[in-house]
Amino acid sequence: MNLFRHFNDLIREAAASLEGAPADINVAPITVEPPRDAAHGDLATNAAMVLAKPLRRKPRDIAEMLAPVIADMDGVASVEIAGPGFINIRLADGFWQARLAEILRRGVSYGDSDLGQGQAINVEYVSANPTGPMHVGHARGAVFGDALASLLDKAGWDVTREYYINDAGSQVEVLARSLHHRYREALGQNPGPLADGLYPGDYLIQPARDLAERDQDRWLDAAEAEWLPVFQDYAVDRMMGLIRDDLHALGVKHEVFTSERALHADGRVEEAVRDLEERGMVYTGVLEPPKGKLPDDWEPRPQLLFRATEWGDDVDRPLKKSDGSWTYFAADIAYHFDKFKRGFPLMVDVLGADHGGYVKRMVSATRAITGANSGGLTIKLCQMVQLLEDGEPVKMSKRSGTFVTLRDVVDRVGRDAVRFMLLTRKNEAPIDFDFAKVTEQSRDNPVWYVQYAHARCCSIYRNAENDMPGLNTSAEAIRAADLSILIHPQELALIRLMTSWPRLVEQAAETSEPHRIAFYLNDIASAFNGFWTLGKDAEELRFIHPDNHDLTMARLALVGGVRTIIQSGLKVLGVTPVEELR
RNA sequence: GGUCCCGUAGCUCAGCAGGAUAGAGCAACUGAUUCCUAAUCAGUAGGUCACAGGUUCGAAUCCUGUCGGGAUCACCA
Repeated sequence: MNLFRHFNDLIREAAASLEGAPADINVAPITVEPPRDAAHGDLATNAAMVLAKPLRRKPRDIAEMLAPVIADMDGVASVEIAGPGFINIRLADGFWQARLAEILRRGVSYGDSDLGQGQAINVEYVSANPTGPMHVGHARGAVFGDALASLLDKAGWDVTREYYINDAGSQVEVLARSLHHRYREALGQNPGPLADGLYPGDYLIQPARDLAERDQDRWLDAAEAEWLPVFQDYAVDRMMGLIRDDLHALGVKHEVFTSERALHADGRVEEAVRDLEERGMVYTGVLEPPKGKLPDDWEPRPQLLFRATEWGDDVDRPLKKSDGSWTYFAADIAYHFDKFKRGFPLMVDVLGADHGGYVKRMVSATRAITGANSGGLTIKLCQMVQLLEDGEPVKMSKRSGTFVTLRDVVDRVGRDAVRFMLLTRKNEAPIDFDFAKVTEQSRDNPVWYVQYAHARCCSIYRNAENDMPGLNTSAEAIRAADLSILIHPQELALIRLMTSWPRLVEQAAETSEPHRIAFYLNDIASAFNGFWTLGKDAEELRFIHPDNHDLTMARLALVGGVRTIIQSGLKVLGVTPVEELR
C-alpha cells in the first residue's frame, strides 16, 4: 500500500464533494506528502491552498471544512491546520503496526506496484560492440539498465530486457582482420606487427587457435573476400561469448539479443526506410556543413536524408553514406521500428553520455515511426566513470593496452560492490569509482553500510535463537506476534520509514532513477543502526528479552521488517544481501 | 558556434515530479563501548542552493538570459 496515494485518493474525493465545489473541479493538483519536518505529522496535504481559487474561498476556511472529514478517515489520529493552509495529518499507532504486519506478510514483494498497469516496455542496455571484452566504461550502463528494468518490473510494467548487437559495419571487419592476423600466428606464420588500426588485445589469440584447429590452413592463402565473412561470424560469436561471460560476472541479464546484421540481411532496414518514405519523411538533399570545427574532408554531397527537423531535431539526418550503404542511424531506425512492431509502444535506451548528440535524432525518428502522439522512446544517458586508485585517477589507454576491463574490477571488489556503487549516483552525474572506498568497511561506504545493517538484522535473529532456546522465529510465528506493543517513538519512526518504500519505488520508477533506492537503503540502514544503539543505554529498547517472549517477538518483527525492506531494495539493485560480516 | 548534462556546506553528493526552518556522509570539534557485531551511535559547527530576471499563495526545483565545468557536433558505431 502506498499510503500517500491511498490518502490522496480519499482527500480528492472529499474535496470534490465539498459544499460549493463546481462539478468540474480539478482535484489533480492536490498532493499528499510527508512533511519535511516530522513534528508536523505524518502526512501533509496542500488541498486547501490548491482549492482556494476554484472555490473562491480562503485556504484556511477550506481547511476548516476538510479537516473534520479527514479526521473521520480510517487510521487518522488527528488533524491540524498550519501555516498558509496546510492540513497536517497524524496517523494512529495501530495504522503503523498494521503496515508492519503488511510488510511481513508481503515479504520482498512489498513495494510492488500496479503503476505500470502491465504495459509492455522494452529496456535496451549495454549494447557494447562485439569487438572485445567489456571495460569499466560499459559497466555503468549495464548495471543501470539492469536495475532500471527490475525497478520498472516491480512498479508494474511488463519489462523485456534487450541487447542490440552492433555486429554490422566497419568495426566488425576490423575485428575479422585482427582475428585473421592471430590466425596466421596460430598457424606458425609470422605476419609481422599488427597493422595500424587492428585490435591489439590478446583476447583474440585463443579464438584464433581454435579456428586454426577447426579449419586448419584453409583460409591462409584465400582471398580476403572469401575468409572475411567467415572470420566475421566466428569473431562476433566469440566476442559475444566474452561479453555474455562479463555480463554474467556482473549479474546482468538480457532476454532478447537482436543483431544489427540480421536487420540488414532480411530487409528490415529497407522496409523501415520505405515506411518513412511513404509518409514523405525521406528525401535526397545536401546538408549544411557542421558549425564549429569543420572536418578536413568535408564536402557537400547529396544524401538520402530523414526529415528529423519535422519531429523536433535540429537538422535532417543522413540515412545513407556517400558510398550508398546504410548509416548506423538507418539500421537503428529499423531496430526501433522492429521493437515497436514486436509490441513495445514504450522503449527505453540506456546509452553512454558520449551519445548525447544522438538522442534527438533517435527520439524524432521513433516519433515518426510510431505516430507523433506516442513519444514512446526515452533515452537515459549515463555519465563517465572515473577510476581512482588511492585518490589518483587510473590512466587508461587502449593503445598501450592498459585499459581496465570490467572483469578486472569485478574480480577485485566483487559484483555486489560494483553494482551498488555505480547505482549510488544519478545517471547524469559522473562517478569517481575509488577502489579503496568501495572495499572500505565504514560508514563512508554505502555498499558496506547497507550490508552491515542487513547482517546485523540476521545476527539478531541468530542471537535470539541462542539466548532463548525453543523460541520460534519462523516467518509464521513472527507474523503472529502482537505488534500493538510497538509504541516507542523510535519504533514507530522506523516503521514510518519502511512504509515509505512503496511510494519510493513508484517515484523512482516514474523518474527512471534507481539511485533513489540506493539512497533510501542507506537511510533505512542509518535509522536501524540508530535504534540498535539506543539499546546500549536503555536496556528496555533492546531486541532480545529472554524474560519477555512477547516483546522479543514484536521486536523481531520490527527487525524482520527492516530486513525485508533491505532485501526488497537490494533485489531491485541486483545486489545479494549478506547474512554475516566478520 | 549548435545541442545535451552539471553547478547545493571545506570535500563527495542527496533533495521526494513547486511546499513550511535546504539534508546526509567525510573532514573538524564534544560525547557514548564489562552491552543484541563500536566495522557503530548521539551531538556541535559549517550554505547568498553559480549569478540576474520571470511565472505564483510559495522556487534549490519550472521559464529566459549570463557566467563557469564536462560531453558531443555530415559520411564512425
